[in-house]
Amino acid sequence: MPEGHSIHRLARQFQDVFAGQVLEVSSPQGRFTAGAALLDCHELLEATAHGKQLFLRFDHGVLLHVHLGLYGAWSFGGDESFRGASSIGAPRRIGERETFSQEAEQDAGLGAGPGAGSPISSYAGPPEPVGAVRVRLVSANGWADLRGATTCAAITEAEAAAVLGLLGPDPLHNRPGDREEFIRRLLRRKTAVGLLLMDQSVVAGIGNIYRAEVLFRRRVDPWTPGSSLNAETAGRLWDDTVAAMSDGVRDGRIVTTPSALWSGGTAGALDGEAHFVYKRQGQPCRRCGEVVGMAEIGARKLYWCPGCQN
DNA sequence: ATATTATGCAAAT
DNA sequence: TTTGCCTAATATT
Repeated sequence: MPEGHSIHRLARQFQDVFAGQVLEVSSPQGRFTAGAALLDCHELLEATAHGKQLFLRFDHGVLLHVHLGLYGAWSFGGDESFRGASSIGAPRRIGERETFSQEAEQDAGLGAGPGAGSPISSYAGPPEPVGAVRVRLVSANGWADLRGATTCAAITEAEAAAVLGLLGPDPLHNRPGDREEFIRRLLRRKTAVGLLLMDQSVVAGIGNIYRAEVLFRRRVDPWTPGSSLNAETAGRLWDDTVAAMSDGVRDGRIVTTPSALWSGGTAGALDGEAHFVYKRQGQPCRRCGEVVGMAEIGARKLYWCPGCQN
């Protein structure tokens, strides 16, 4: 269940362990057989992320486009060199499903695994697929399995450009002009800012946790219409989103309660102290003591502090 | 052990 | 507006 920070970590992981290598691509589950055939035996040039979209670009102009949706997940495994190159390391991170197989080390060096004899694999090979593996990538040193994704497609550069064209700026890129573009897209809509932050065409990568936490940190009432915000407030929302999500990329989990923002706590180190308002409805606000509220808005649960955010 | 829930989105209705 | 995705952490029995 990833927000943008997880996808950027995954892009970095694919870049680190697979870029520059020819990959075997298959669909053990069978639902992506045709797409896998289009990508099989080609070199991965680069892996990139924009918001929650992941793109793996291959050497013949075809891309693998993946969106994990609510419960999609990648898992990885491989030999020692593969592990050494991985930026997603064991033990697995709390709150994310970027799992790194503990079995991989055992598989390596056993000699006669299921994948032995494959033209590319030089290690014992990936394990038998467990569950519904939509797509499996295999290099000489490791493998990656995708399960449960909403989107998994082999697309052209033009189709990838079309996907990107529907998205707002990504705080994790924070490119020149992105901040101003975010402000423009926020202020021209009458929709509640709590909904706009979840709108991927306004800003790409924010999910339900960052939505709630960033609005709390900036003391913005989620029901304020975008058009009622001033540019300064909107700009500071962008800046804090950049900061919070960058922390998420670094930590591999969402912790929005650093000690600098919360003198009474332990910097989110303890379970249950990682957030200010997310899933804390009915409990006292960590900042003002008011009871944290929750409401369903746009089919998702919105959490906020009525005392701080008005 | 079993049930519920969810960091999301698109397709179907 | 509802369903599918078919995972995996958390809650409940």
